[in-house]
Amino acid sequence: MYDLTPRFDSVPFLNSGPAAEPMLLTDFQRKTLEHIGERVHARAHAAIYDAGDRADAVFVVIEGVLKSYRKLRSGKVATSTFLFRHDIFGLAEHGRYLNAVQALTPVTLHRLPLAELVPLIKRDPHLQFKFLMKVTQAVRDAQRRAILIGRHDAVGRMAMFLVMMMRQHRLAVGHDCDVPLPMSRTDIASFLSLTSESVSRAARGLQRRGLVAFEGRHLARILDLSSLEKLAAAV
Amino acid sequence: MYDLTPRFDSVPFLNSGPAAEPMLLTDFQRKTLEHIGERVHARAHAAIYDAGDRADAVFVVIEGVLKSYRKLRSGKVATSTFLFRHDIFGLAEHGRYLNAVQALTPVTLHRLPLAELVPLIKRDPHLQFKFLMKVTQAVRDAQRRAILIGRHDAVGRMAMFLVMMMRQHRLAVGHDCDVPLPMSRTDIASFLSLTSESVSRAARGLQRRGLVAFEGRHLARILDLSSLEKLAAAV
DNA sequence: CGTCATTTTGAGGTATTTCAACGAAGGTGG
DNA sequence: CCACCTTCGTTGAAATACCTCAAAATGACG
Repeated sequence: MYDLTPRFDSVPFLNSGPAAEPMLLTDFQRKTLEHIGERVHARAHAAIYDAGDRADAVFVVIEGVLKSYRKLRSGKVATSTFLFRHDIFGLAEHGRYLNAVQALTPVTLHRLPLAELVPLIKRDPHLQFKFLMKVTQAVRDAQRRAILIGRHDAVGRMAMFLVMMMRQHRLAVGHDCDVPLPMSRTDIASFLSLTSESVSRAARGLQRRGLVAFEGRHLARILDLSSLEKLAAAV
Repeated sequence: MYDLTPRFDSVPFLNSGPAAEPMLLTDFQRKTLEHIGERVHARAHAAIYDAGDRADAVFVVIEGVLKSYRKLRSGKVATSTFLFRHDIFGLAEHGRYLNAVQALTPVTLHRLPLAELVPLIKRDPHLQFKFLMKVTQAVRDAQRRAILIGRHDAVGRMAMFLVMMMRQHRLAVGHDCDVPLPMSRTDIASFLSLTSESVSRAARGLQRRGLVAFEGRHLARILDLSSLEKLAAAV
C-alpha cells in the first residue's frame, strides 16, 4: 500500500522524558556494545572524519566536545551541531558521511562499526529501540534549531544558544551559572548562521544589559537567568 | 559506561539510497501494519492534532498533503515541514505532540496507535529498522532545512524551496515541469522564515528572470531548471 | 616572548522587515 | 446562481538590522 521511502516530519514514539522509559542502557546492552566497539582518542582540533568519507561506523561521545559541520560552496561553513557526552554521531547518506566532524577538545569516543552494529540491533530490538529514541531526539533538536535560526535578531539567537549550552552543561554538572563554551566565536557564528562580528556584538549587547558576563572567550557567567530565558523564548 | 540520554548530531545507519537496502516494506510487514492501524480521512484545512495534545499514535500519509507547524509566542507560526505521500508524522515529547498538523488538501492517513505499534516493532526488529531509516531521513531533511534557512537571500531560499517541491513531486509523478504548490504563500513564508511579502517579491523576481512561471497560486512551471538549481545550490 | 590567528570595534551598504493600502480569491448565505 | 464578506496575496515606501570591508586589540601557541 505504501513504502517507507523518503522524508517525513517528525517522528513519534513514546515520551522520551525523565519520567517515562529512561533511555539508559541495561548492563547487558552496555556490555554488548562495548564488545563490538573500540575506544578512540583524539586531540583537540583533530578531524574524526570528513564529509564524503565512506561511512563505516557511528560514534558515541564518551568525553569531550566536538562539532559537526558542512562546508558550503560559498566557502562558508555551516555548523549543524555541537556534540557532547552521550551524543551519537555518524549521519550518512548513500554510504557517505554527510557532515565533517572535528574535536574541539580532547575527546574519547566509542567507535561502533556498522558491519557489526547493524546486525546486532537487528537481533536485539530493545537495543535498537534505544537508538530509535536517540534519533528521534535528534529530530527534535534539529527542529528546535531551525526555529532558532528563523529568528531575525542576533541577540535573541545568542540568548537561545546560551540557554542551550546551559542546559547541556547542567545535564552533566547540575545547577551552575558558569557555562563553559568550548567552541570559538566563529563556530558559534556558523551554528547560528551569523557572522562572527554579529556574534561579538550580540555578546557585548547581552553583557551590557547585565544578563551575562563573559570571562575570557570560553566561559559565560549567567547573571540574570530569567531575563535571558525570557529573551530566548521571545520567538 | 554511558547512557543514551539526550540529543545527538545526527545519526547513522546505512546508506539509505536507491541502490542500497530499499526502504520498502515487505508484504508481510505491510499486512501487519495495516492490521494494527486504521484508515483516517480528513478534509482540507482539518486539524489532525494540535501541539500539546496527548500523543497516542503516529500517522502515515497515504494520500494528500499536510503541514506540520508550531505557534510561537509572538503569534507567528513556524512551519516545520510539509508532509506528502509515504511520510510519517507524530513527533512527541513527554507524551505530547510537539507540532500541530493540519491538512492542506483532502487526506487519507494510516493511524498507528503507539500502544500497538511500539510492542510490534519491539517484536519485529526488521520492521523497526524501517522506522529507524525513516527517522534518520527526517534528521537529514531537518539539517538541509536548517542550511536553507541560514541563507540570507530570499530568492535563493525560494529557489531551494521550489527545487524541493519539484523533487517531491517527481518522486510521485516522474519528470514534469509543472510543480503543484498545495500550500499558501503564507505557509511557504513561515516554512522559509520569511514574511509573505518577501515570498511574493522573491516569486516575482524568479518570474522576471525567466526561471519560473507561476500560474495562479498553486502551480509553478519550471522554465529554466538548470539556472534554478544553480541558484538553489549557491549556498 | 614573539608571531599569528581570532576577536573586537567602527562605519557604510544592502537586504529584508514593517507598515499601509489595494486587488484577488475563496467561502457563505440568501 | 449571485452577491457579499473575509481572507489571502500583491505592491509600494521607509526603517531597522545584519552584512561587508577595514583596522586595531586580544589571546593562543610554539
